[in-house]
Amino acid sequence: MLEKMSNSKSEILDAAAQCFMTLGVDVASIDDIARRLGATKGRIYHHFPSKGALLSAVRMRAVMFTFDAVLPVIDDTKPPAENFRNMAYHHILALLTSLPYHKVILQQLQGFQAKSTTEYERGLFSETEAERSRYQGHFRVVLKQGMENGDFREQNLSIAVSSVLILMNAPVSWFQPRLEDDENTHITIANQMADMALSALK
Amino acid sequence: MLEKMSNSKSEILDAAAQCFMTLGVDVASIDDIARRLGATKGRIYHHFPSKGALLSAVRMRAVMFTFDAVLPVIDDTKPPAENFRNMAYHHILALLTSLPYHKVILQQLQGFQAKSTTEYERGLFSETEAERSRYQGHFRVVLKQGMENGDFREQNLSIAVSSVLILMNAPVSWFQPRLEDDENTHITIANQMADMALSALK
DNA sequence: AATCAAGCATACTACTCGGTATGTTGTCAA
DNA sequence: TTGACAACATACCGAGTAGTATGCTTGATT
Repeated sequence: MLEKMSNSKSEILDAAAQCFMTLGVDVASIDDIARRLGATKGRIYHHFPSKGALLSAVRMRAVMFTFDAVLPVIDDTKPPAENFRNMAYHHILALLTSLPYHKVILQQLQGFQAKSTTEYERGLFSETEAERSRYQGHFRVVLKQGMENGDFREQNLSIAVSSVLILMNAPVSWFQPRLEDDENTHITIANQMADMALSALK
Repeated sequence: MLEKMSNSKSEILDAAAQCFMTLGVDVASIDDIARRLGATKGRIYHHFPSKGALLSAVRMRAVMFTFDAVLPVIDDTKPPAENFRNMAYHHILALLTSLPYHKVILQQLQGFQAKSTTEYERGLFSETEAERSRYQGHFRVVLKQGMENGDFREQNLSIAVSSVLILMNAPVSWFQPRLEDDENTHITIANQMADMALSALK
């Protein structure tokens, strides 16, 4: 799951996520990312074959962050409502601690397959989409169980899964890290948003 | 509210919204938009001074669509929960009938103030942001009333407003128009999402 | 009929950016 | 000591794009 990666490569990903977040994926140039690193393009192209590949690496890492945070707390023996609330809480906590990465993912709803991307890059892109889909699958299962046992209101499952995930990702849009950014801030937000997501399903 | 506009100019906005939606705001070029119109850049630059101004016009129109749909149904004499449910329902209906425009707005969370935009364009941009903020204000009022009278659960107001609006905008991310796209499809979705938004607050 | 401007099209420029080809430096094994 | 390779930096190219300057056509006005 966690692919081993050189320290330098990891630094590049962080810088890329920051630039993609602040400038936008398309506007941020490779030179911008290099400048933030105090380096030049050479360093980046030594580790990544193209801008699209770099972007896909950032996206993949974003998915992994939430995956690693949520997978361990899934417990199908618990009632669906309680299980979901746990998953949502840890999902949101993970968001807040790796914000730039998730901002990158949520920038591109689906509009990057367009215009002069190579076959190789489209492959990378659909790999991240597949991981994202696998991740959503875990929530889908819990929602289904919850609707069947009565924890959750009956409604269109696909719509409910997509929408509640968007709701849980909402902090990515409005949260901005402050200096007084202690652990409690994150916990408070995660609790409020988890409550909101839970009650949205009831 | 509804600014009068030549037919040609309105066509340009539609084409721009489509291109911005499918290709992304930054990737879509003026030539792309012109090509979709069966025209050339000349036509576009005759009506809009720059790409940024065109984009702002699209954004402004998106806000107006929801504004015109929701303002008439606001009724503060009703209980907040019922009032909100009406507002949400008409908001979502408006979304679905002018989808490309709203996809454009939700693409740029806030990342466009960056990199070589003129002062004039930043002015246009913040005007649309101001309208957007005014629009949110109406929802803020209702949520506040609802929390005070007990219709809604007590929680951080700003977070609740932002998050519930993101939830209501969720269809923009996953809805794709079909051929069998009758009025009922929209109504069904609007009802489900309005229910979801309402219960998210309770 | 002559004028004129609105509403475009055409041709061109300046510039940015992704990508590549090549040079440079440190490190480490043989 | 010397190759050899990793890890970059430097210099450059070509494609695409926002914006401009100018030309053309058509309908309305005088």
